[in-house]
Amino acid sequence: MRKPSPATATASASGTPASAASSSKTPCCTKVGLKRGPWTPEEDELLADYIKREGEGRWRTLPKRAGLLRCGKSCRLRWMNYLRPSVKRGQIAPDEEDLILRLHRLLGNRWSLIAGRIPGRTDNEIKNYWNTHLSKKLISQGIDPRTHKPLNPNPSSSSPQQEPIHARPPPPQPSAPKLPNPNLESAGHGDGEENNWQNSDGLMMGSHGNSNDDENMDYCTDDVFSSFFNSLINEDLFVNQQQQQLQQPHVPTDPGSLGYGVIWEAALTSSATTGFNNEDEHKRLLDHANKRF
DNA sequence: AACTTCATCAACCGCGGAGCT
DNA sequence: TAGCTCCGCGGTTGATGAAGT
Repeated sequence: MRKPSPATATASASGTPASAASSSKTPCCTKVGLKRGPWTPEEDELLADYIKREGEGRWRTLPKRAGLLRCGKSCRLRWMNYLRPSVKRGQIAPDEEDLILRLHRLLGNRWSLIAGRIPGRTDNEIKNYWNTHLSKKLISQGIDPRTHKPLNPNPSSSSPQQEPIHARPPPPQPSAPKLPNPNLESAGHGDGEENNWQNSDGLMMGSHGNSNDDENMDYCTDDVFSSFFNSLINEDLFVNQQQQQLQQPHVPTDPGSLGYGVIWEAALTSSATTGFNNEDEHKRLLDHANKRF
């Protein structure tokens, strides 16, 4: 908002020497002669026109085909975060902020997942908003923005059960499984929002085209999963679950060892509202959740 | 007015997963 | 199966303007 459109000259081009580092993984970005830094209106027009004509995808070769001196990554980023027609610009509304907070409490720094549930918002935007606004806001409220737990828990309660059970551990957590990324709405197929339905919470649900990924999930449909997900978003239920978890004696003491499986497991274990009452059902739903996230 | 510090956010970087050969 | 390429993600950087001194 502050910078309506970065149409300024390329200038210093963020001059990190890293760009010169040899990396066979991203050769397109190391080629000399490619432009970097802020996009000009002319470049924006070239990119937008091309994608309107030819569609998204094939990012690596897109710049050449579109007549741009950019790497594919840069083009993709510009399109996804700025040029896409569905991108909503402007202030994050209070209800969006509330949704981000709740989703982050559930998902951690899974920005693309969070963005996929908030129409018109990009992962980059949400990530920035979190880092500049929400994390500070939580800290000012005495809440750890990573765990959503009080920063200074009552020292008298020495119980390790106060440790977060649902929050994602900090990035370098080798034991936290990197869950498959379904990339449901945020990328890959344009404006996915059109195919989603929106519940009363403003949450984008459903519309995962690849619903045949688990034959064993016949009975556990996306609707069921969405309901389950919704139930997790629900504030009251979540608080309930936390309270129940705190009473469970077997809660691991090392939050760093917690993966999302534990999160879902804990939610499932404590959630009587989902209607899954035996272990098999729990396991199946958990598998489904892990596939989704 | 000049300078410094802070806040914001677009863009870059490196990594890992998926798909293909 | 191994190697390669492409894509997408999350973390980080740096340019810019605002606010403070």
